[in-house]
Parts: sequence; structure tokens; C-alpha cells
Amino acid sequence: MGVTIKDIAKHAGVSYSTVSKALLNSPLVKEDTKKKVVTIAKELGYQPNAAARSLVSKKSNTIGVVWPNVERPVHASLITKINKRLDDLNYTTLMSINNICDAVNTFNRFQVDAILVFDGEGATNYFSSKVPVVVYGLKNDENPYPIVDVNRKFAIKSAVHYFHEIGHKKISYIGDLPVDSFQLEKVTGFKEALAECQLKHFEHSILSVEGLNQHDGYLATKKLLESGDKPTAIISGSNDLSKGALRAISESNLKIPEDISIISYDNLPQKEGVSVPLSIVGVPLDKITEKLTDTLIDVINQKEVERSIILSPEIKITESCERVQN
Amino acid sequence: MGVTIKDIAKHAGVSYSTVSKALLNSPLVKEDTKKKVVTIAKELGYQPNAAARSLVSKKSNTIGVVWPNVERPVHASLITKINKRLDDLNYTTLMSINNICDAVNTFNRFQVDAILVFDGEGATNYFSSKVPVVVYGLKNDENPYPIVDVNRKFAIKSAVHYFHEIGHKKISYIGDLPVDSFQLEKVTGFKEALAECQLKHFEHSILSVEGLNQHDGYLATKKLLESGDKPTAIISGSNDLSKGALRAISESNLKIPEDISIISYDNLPQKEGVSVPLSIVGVPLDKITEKLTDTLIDVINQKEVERSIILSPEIKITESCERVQN
DNA sequence: TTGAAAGCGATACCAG
DNA sequence: CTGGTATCGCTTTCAA
Repeated sequence: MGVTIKDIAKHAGVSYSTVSKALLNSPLVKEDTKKKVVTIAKELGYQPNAAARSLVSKKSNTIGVVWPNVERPVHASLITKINKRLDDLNYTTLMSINNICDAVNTFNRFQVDAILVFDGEGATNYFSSKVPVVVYGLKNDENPYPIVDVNRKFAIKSAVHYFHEIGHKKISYIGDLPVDSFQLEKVTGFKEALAECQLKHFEHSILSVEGLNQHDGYLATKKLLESGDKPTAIISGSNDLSKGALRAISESNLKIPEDISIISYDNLPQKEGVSVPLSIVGVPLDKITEKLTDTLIDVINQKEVERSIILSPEIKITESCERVQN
Repeated sequence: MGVTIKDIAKHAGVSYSTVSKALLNSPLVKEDTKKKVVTIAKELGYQPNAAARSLVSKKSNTIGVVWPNVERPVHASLITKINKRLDDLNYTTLMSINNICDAVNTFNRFQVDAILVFDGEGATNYFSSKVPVVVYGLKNDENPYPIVDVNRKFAIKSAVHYFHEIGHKKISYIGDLPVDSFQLEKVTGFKEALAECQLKHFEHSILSVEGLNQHDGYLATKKLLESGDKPTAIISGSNDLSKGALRAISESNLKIPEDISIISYDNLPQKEGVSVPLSIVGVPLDKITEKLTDTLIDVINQKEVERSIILSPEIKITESCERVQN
């Protein structure tokens, strides 16, 4: 059906093993022959048969990404970046949105060189794989594969400590969403940090949300500001929540940072489209991408990798924060 | 490295061709032998080598889905449903988030049985594929592959006509977002329908938005209601926009449908979490899923399929709409 | 520098 | 019912 190296061989008047070498740019083939073969291959619209190739070479130059819940868009930009980076490294990325177990099996059948699993649940999902696996997500003791994760708890803690240092005593956290273990981590960080700084909880120190969209942040902040009991500083659990918070703050005719300071948890550098340059705490997406792809390449090359790699957040303070005089 | 049928053959004391047959559940193998082989295969953690299999059988039972812009989450639920349905039909779904051209080439190398391309841009991207292709997205005359699409224009038109029939004369559309060709289609439908019904434009008959989130709908509706010039009916371009609209309406102390009627464009049946059961117009996601998967299966089986399949929307009216007395 | 041939893991046919 | 063998398209020795 498709064009094979034999077809090319016939057209070029050489043997098909020469074609193979030429296409792999082997130094064993004369430049002229190479050129001719490559030209003919292009003309014929030749696409190497991945099945045959990986059958013999035991390598597919392909990495499988398991992304069980596409519907939660949190990871979309990360995956896009990873795809790009792997492409630059000459790897093909294939994705599966099946459950982890099935997806891992599929990729094993396809003999991908490595598998990257996005495990938002810290699931106890027991899967096994001959092909090396790297997990991005919550740590889980049963998981025998190297795991890369982001220290969300520490990120929020840093924010609290920063506010404490510049004199804030009344700090609110927006983004309590118990069904989501990532958010849970952040709330825990907030609570622990309050304790460490000997700061008190007050009625609205932790605002729950129904989701992580701009509107959820808007609603929560609105509620917070309308309570008689305003904080001097806000930490918000995600970029979108922050956008909503900013809008609620400006609607209440409060000024940032004079009336209220704000730090946002975020992995993206600085999103445009906000009125104030937000202070950000979190692990930059590029850092996550790099660590993840590097780890994948390492496991492919059978290098030893740490079993648990927890990336530390960075904090970037802008004019959205101000010292409190007292 | 991995377990092969030869390993199983040794353990079972039969020839490897028998193992192959047993694993394929061929009637040519004695039940006992089958049982034994299957058990051993399981014990050894055997995963058939997809490369070898598709090399000889020329079938991979795999469908490649090209989803160039994951970052726009519109298609996430559709893709999830498709994945599910194909899984039920015993097809494996593999996704690529590369650009259309590269992704199609990749899937050609992997000899998938068919490729589904999500083309949100109606792009003139010229790609060619030996493997059959089905496109979901905007029609495009240069595209030689069968295309499935949703009639967004007609959906909005139906909504306008419905409102017209029940006496509304002042109708607003929320969701003008010119960068998005899908939204553009809807706005066009709105304009054409107004003309067909001989209804007049007024200042806020078409509300633009900056995105398609709940908050965008909230802002637009707020603006609309605060203008002195309220409509009696609203059509909203997406489910999320509608949620925002509902909130803005309730904040303005208006009642649905007494003060204002509303129909939402949506492909999902009826989302929970809204105060009023919304009237919906659009093609149900299940219908799209079914058409898309059926078409894929058809092209795989070399059946003739129409070159252009445009799905008609359904309109479902609930108590969010009321006749206007005049 | 090129060609011939072995073999990757599975299926499918034919012979027993 | 079971076993041997050709074959898929390609990479990779080994010889020429």
C-alpha cells in the first residue's frame, strides 16, 4: 500500500539496504547516492514504517504521555511545552487520555521509549510497565517510578512568610477546594505557615471556591471584602482566581497595594491582561518542563534518577505588595 | 526484553504459532490449550508487540486524533467521549498535539487505521495522508477529506426565530469574539436571522466578549443590563457565557423568564449548577461523537462517505423562555 | 561504497 | 487441532 524502501530502491537502481542507509544519513553511502535516494523518497512521499523500524531497532523515538483527565485544563500549557521540547530533542510525543492503566499498556504495546504519566490524584492505581515511566503528580509511596512534583505547600508558605515579614497580620487565602488534592496542599501550607508566624485565623482567612475560574475568584473575593473583616493581604491559589480577585478589589474601590496586597500562586511567568503586575509564587512552567523532559531522557538512557524530585517554587514580588505600617 | 509469544510457547510446551492462535482466540485451538496459554501469558505479563502485529496484519486497530490546540479546552469533552466510544468499539485512540501536518505524518508512520483531525481554524494547512482522514471543523474547499461539522449559524438562527415567534422584538446576542471563527459563524447567524425576521438592531444587540468564560458572560450581560436599553430576550454563545449571564441577571433583580428570556448555545444536554433550567440550542455532543466515530469506522472499511456532513442543531425550550405580551 | 542476508515479533497459510 | 514457515518493512552485520 504505502511506499517502501524497496520501491525507492527500484526507482534509484540501488539495493534496498543502500536506501536504508542513505535515509539514515549513514556515512557509508556516497553523497551522490544519498542525494538521489532522498530526492526520490520525497517524490514518492515516502514515510518510514514506524512498526518495522521499531521492531528491528527496539527504539521508537517516541514518548507516550498519559493524560487521564483532559477536561481539567490545568495541564494543557505544560503538555504543550513538553511536546515542543521533546520535538526539539527529536522525539515524537503521543498522548492517551485513557485511564492510566490502559494507557500504559497501550504504550507498552507500541514500544514507546518512555512514558510520562500525569497523575493528579496521587492515585494508588497500580500499573506496571516494562517501558520506563516518569510520573508528574502527587507523591505516593506505592509508586515505584520516579516522580517529579512541585512544592505547592512550600510556595504558599513562602507567600505567607513574606507577608509576615513586611508586617501583615491579617492574611486571607482564596482557593480552598477540597476535592482537588493540589489545592488541598496549598491550603495546608497556608495553615501551617500561619501557625509558624503565630498569626491568627479570622472568619474569612480561608475562602473556599467552587472551581478555579476567574469567576470563582471574583465571588470569593467579593464575599471577603463585603464581610466587615477585611484582610490587608490576599494570597490567591491560581492565576484565574487572581484575575477575579483583582476585579472584585477594584469594584470595591480598593487600591493595590495601598489598601490590600496580593500574591498569586502561578506557574506562568506573568500573564498579561491584568491591571496590576501581580506578585507570583510557584515553579515556573519552563522549569517543570525541563526537569520532566530531562528525566525522561535520563530514564531512556538508563541513567540513575532520583526517585522523588520535588521542585522548589520561586517568588517574584512586584508592586502588588506593600509593607504595612503599624 | 519484553515477553514474546516464543517465551510463552516454551513455558507452555507448544509451538509459537499455536500460542498466536490461542491468544487470538482462534477456534482452531483446543480449549484446554487456550486456557493454558492465556494463563501463562498473564503470568508472564505478556503485552503483544504492536509493531510486529501491525507490520504483518497491516492493521493497528488504532485511530490517531490530531488536536493542535489543547490550550483551548472547547473540545476536551468531545474528545473524551470519542475516546470512550472508540474504546468500546475496540479501537485504541492515540492523540497528538503537534501541528496538523507533523501529526498526520507521525500517524502515517505508525500506520494508524484512520486519522481524526480537529481543525478549528478551517486552516488551509495542506497535508496529505495515505491513511484515511476525517476532519472535524470548518469547511474548507481545499480540503479533500470528508468533513463533519456543526451548523452553528443555523443554531443561532433557530433561537432568534423562536424568540420572534413568541413575540420578542428586542433580542441580544452575547458572545461576539471575532478572532474565533466558530463564534463568528454564530454572530453571522444572529445578524441574518434578525434581517429575516425584520427585527431591528439596537445599540446592545450584539455584545462582544474577551473570552468564553463565565466571567466574560457576566461582564457583557452586566453592561447590557446597565444600559438603559434592555432586551426582552438574550441568546448566549456558550454554556459558560450563559452561567455568567444568569448571575448578572439575578444580581440585577430581574426574573427569568418574566423579565427576560434566555436561550444558550450549547452542545451539552443540560449542565447542572444553574438556577434555572436553561433552554438550549446546539448539536448534542453525543450526536457529534456518534457521527464522527461512525464516519471513522466507515472510512476504515472503505465505505463511501459524504464529503461534507453538517449536523443540524436541536433546540430544547424550557421555562427560561416566555411569550411576550404586547 | 554497495549488496546480500539475517532477524525483530507477530500473523496466516499449508501440511501433517 | 498443532507445527513449520513465509512474510510484513526495516536496520544491521558481513562479504564483496
